[in-house]
Amino acid sequence: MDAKELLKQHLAKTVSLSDDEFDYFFSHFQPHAYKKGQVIIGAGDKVDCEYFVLEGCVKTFHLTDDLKMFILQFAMPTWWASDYNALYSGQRATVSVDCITDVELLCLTSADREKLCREIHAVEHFFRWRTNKGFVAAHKRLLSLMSTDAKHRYEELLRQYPQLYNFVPKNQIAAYLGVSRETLSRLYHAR
Amino acid sequence: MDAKELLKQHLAKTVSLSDDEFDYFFSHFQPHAYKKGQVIIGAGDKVDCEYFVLEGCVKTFHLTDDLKMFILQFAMPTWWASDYNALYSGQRATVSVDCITDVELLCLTSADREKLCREIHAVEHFFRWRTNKGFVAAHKRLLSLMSTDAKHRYEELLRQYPQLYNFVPKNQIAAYLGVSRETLSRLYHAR
DNA sequence: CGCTGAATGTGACATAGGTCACCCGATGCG
DNA sequence: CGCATCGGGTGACCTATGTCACATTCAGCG
Repeated sequence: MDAKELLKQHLAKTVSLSDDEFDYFFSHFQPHAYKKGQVIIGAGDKVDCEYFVLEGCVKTFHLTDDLKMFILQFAMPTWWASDYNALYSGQRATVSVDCITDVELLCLTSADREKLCREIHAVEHFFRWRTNKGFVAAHKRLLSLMSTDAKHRYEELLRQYPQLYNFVPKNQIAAYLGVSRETLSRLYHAR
Repeated sequence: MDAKELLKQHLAKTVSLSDDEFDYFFSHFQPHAYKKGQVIIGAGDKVDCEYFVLEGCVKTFHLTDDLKMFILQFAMPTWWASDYNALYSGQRATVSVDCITDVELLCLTSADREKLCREIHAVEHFFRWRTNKGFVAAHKRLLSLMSTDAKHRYEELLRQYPQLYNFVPKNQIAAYLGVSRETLSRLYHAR
């Protein structure tokens, strides 16, 4: 499926746009391709885009001062990624985005997003619901982090994204679960 | 300040509505008063409202099967609270809301929220931004939970909400930080 | 081929935090 | 008044997980 069709079907799950409206909407997106390992947003960058993943997988993560990595999200096709704090507040990035595999994505500037939201009510509706879902998902993850142990979270992750295990290095899975690489290794070798 | 003025000023931080529009918007809210300890949303309830806090403090929390409590949010005046997962998905509540103090709030049904969002573009814009902020805050908290220890999170909380310490029982502060009551006690008595 | 550097497994040990048991003091209520 | 209840503090001990050190495997590459 090409980029345009993928985005169109993604929108159609939440709102219905006329073909003209969608064409106009789509015209604001810039396609980009990245290689595995490339950095899309690095710590300290000015952030003015968000990204819609077409192909491959990116991760959004934070590096602490002592260089420990914590992963907020793995973004697969039809997922969105950016440092939303930086994007909305204008501050410099504290959350980075890079490529776990070769990646194709569409880039939308924040200015264009706001323009489209102003011009097309249905677009604003779409972005409201997208963020709603993210908000609910983040709260679920907060509860999961607080209330269950690493093993449980690990099984949860496997259930939700079995594919991840094929291509995401284990140290990154660990950084998503909030445990050390060693602990993760012990978990799924049934200690 | 009365309810209407408080909500009006809250909206005005994000969007500008005409007086007529705001009056119409406001007419969909139901005022309610609750006593300290009262339950607004209980586990298993059908959820069709969200709440705008005018006075007092509510908490949103989850109880695990073995009755451990984990607090997602303390909502003070001008904050919103509900079980957003249940509200958006139509499922039964897994997140409860109850009153830490006597509380006054405004209640908005999900049906009315969606109606208002359809009818007034600026209202949809407002709710998009409200959720944006919540989404970013949730991600910050995720990182804080994953990357820092209980003492650090405790100090963070104190900095952000010094008032909380005056009236929220310590076991609930602990349930917010994701540690046991005993550990919290040891933390701020410098162990 | 053999070298190098990821990614991964695993043992030994350290430690944050949980759990349990018990205490105290304030508050409310029959 | 006397008792129960609740919030809170603290000691003893337990456990999950982090940390460090080292071994192994495998892919890419000169």
